[in-house]
Amino acid sequence: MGGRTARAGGDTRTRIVDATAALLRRQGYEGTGVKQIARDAGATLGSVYHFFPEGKEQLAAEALRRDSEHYTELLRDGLRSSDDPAEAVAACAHLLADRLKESDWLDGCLVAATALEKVGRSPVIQRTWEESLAAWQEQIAAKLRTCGMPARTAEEAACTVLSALEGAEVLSRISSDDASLRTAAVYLGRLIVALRSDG
Amino acid sequence: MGGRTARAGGDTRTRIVDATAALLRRQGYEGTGVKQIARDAGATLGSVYHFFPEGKEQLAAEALRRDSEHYTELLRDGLRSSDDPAEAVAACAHLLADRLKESDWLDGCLVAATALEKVGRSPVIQRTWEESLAAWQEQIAAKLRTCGMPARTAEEAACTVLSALEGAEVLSRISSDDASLRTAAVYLGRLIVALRSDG
DNA sequence: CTCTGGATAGAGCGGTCGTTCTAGAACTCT
DNA sequence: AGAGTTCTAGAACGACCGCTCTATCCAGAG
Repeated sequence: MGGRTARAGGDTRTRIVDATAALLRRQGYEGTGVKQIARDAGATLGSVYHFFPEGKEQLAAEALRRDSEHYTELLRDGLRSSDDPAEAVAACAHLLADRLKESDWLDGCLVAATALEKVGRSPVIQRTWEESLAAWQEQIAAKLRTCGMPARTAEEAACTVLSALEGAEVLSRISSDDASLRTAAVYLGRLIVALRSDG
Repeated sequence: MGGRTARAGGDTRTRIVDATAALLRRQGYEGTGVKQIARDAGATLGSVYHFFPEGKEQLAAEALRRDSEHYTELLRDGLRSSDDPAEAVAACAHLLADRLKESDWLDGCLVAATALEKVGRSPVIQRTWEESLAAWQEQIAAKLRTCGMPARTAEEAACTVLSALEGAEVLSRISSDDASLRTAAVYLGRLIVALRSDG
């Protein structure tokens, strides 16, 4: 058998992390088995534990970091799409809706998918969640500050925007309907407009 | 009829549903075992499958229905606390924050906790999610209409409020900090005020 | 009393879980 | 060429999974 000459899709380690991320997104932490990860990645159990000696938690933590970058890029693209922060935030919601719809409501945010079953029982993973959320919130807050919103207000509004985006994604997945995310786009936009006009 | 020996806490069937709800909230669907449910409920596996012959999914569906009622009551209490819809919605967020904090960030919304791992793979449970969300949204929308908000706007704003509450709860659980929910209280209030003033 | 049927009790089924372990293949360095 | 390292390969382990099954218990009906 072929040995280590990296199969299609990059080196083994990368394929394992990618497969982990994809599976965790769709079926959560407890619902995903290490053997299934190996199978999907086209690797063997031996390889998995060779690259990730700390096991499933390390695997999940790395997948979370990788996925976090994807969302950071999505937010960056959405936020850049308009000079108006209200429109920019709405664009982010629409990008999330597009992505979710394309995957038949399967691929949601990895943070949300893993958080609710592992919260409080894995310090390693906990840190990756917090880092991801902090980065995303700061991205949004920075955009809000560009229209002169006070730093404190921008930070808090960004927190609420993030909450609404995460929640709307959950609602959209449950009902197999992008309405929640599209609606959030509109009303978060209105919220930002309102905050701008009365400081 | 009726399990006659009924230990402390009501009849066996009720205890099983309660234990299921409590465990699902804390560790999700896949992370919760039927034997653990039986143990926590002070029942035996035989009793569990006697009352819930369709197994774990039926168990989860019933727990979801029970939990949904609790949230409906919480929303009702919050919404009744003020004539001003903006203040009423904020009160709901604070009630959620209080409840979450009391349980050391463990007891969140059962819908969110189970949705992300079972979405698209259990029609029975899917229906309970949708019914819960629809009921909660309508509760909030009804309150918004009391200040003359158009029905369509009220419905959409209620959807966004619900998204933000669910999302803020997730964020609060992750960071073991009620700031997200308290912030959502303030900014959802501002959103409603803004919607009222420009229709 | 016996009979009945809901409820309780838990051993046991086949299967999967995360993980460990040994063996060997492929490549580098000397 | 030989030694050493890295990576692949998958059998095997004990624990636990959801679920089935038989046996027993017990209140009320006759």
